[in-house]
Amino acid sequence: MSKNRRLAIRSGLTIGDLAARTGLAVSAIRYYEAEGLVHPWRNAGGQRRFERADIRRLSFVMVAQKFGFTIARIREVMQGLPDQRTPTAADWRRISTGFRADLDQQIAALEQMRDKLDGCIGCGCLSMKACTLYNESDQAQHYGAGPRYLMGDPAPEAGAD
Amino acid sequence: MSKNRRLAIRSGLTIGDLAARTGLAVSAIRYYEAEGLVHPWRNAGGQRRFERADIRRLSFVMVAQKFGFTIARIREVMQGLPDQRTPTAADWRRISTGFRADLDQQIAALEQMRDKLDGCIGCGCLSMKACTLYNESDQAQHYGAGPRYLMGDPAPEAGAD
DNA sequence: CCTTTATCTAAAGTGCACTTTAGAAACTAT
DNA sequence: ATAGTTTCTAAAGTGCACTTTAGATAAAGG
Repeated sequence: MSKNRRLAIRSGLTIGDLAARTGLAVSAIRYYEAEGLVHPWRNAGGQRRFERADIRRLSFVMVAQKFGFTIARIREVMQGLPDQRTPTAADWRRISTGFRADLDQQIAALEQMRDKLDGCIGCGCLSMKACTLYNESDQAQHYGAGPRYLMGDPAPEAGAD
Repeated sequence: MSKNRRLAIRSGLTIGDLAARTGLAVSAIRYYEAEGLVHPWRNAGGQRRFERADIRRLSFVMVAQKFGFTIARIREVMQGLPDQRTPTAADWRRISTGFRADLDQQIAALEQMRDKLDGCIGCGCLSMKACTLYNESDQAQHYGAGPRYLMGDPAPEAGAD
C-alpha cells in the first residue's frame, strides 16, 4: 500500500503512484514504456521508478489520444522534447503547438467532408458517381491494414464538385 | 471473369460485381453481410446475389466509415431504411441528415477541445490540475475496451476554463 | 467438355491499444 | 518475522474491422 509514503521523496515515483496520479492503469503505463513514451529507471529490486515529469508526459499522451492521435504519432511528437533535462513549460508549449496544427487540419478536413455531404444530401444520391465523397475516397482506400477510422485521411481536394 | 455479362440483367449482381463497383474487397462485403449491413439472397448454387440498391448501401457504409462511425453505429442508422422496398432518395436523405447531425456534433466537440488546448498552450501547463483537458477526461476514461480514438467522446462542457 | 476464374465456408491472422493471467520476487506495515 | 500489498515478466486475450488461407464447389469461356 503506497498510501502515506511522505510524498515519496525517496527515489522517484512507483508505477502505482503514477497510475494514481494520471488515472491510467498500471498495465497501460507499462505498455507506454514498451512503446517508448516514458523511460523509467529501475531500483535495486528491479522495480520501475519514475520522475515527476513523467506525470506530465503521460498526461500529454492521454490528451493526444483523446484527439485521435496514434501512439506512433505521439511518440514522434514527443521526440521534440529534450532527452536529458526535464522539459520546461516552453518545451511543452512548442510540441503542443505542432500538435494543434494537426488538429486544425483534422477539423478542416472534417468540415470539408461535411460540406460535401450537404451536397449529397441535397441531391439524395449519396452513392453515385456524381458524389465527390466516393470518387475521391475510392482511390484513397486502404490506409494500412486495420481500422482506418482515424479522420486524418487525405484531406479531400476542394474542387471537383 | 465477369467482364461482359450484358449488365447482369439475369439475376442480380455477384459479389465480384459489387466489389468492382464499390471498390471494396470481396472479403469486406462478406464481412458487412455478417454484420448485417447488406442482405443478399442466394442463387441455386449457393452464391450471393445482390440488388443494385446494395451498391448504394455499401457506398453509404464507406462514407460513414470515412467520417469515423463504427459498424455498430452505421447499422443502427441504416435500420432507418425500409426493409422491404428499395430505399428512395428521400430515404437516404432522411438517414443522411441524422448522420450529419452527428458529424456536426463531432466537429463542435473537436473545436471546443482545440480551444481548450489553446488555453493550455498559453499557460504551458498541459498536464496540471488547472487544465480542463485532464480534469474532464480523467473521469471519462475507458469507453469500451479497445482503442478509443473515435472522436465522439463526451463533448466536454464549455465552462470551467 | 474442360480449363480457368469466381465463389463458398470456416478458421486463423493482422494491427492498434491495451487488459488479463500466472507465478515469482520485492516491498511495506505490523 | 510475517502477512499483505505491489510489482515484475512473459504470454495470451480483447475488440474492431477486416484480410488471408485452405480446400471445396460453381459458373463462364473457349
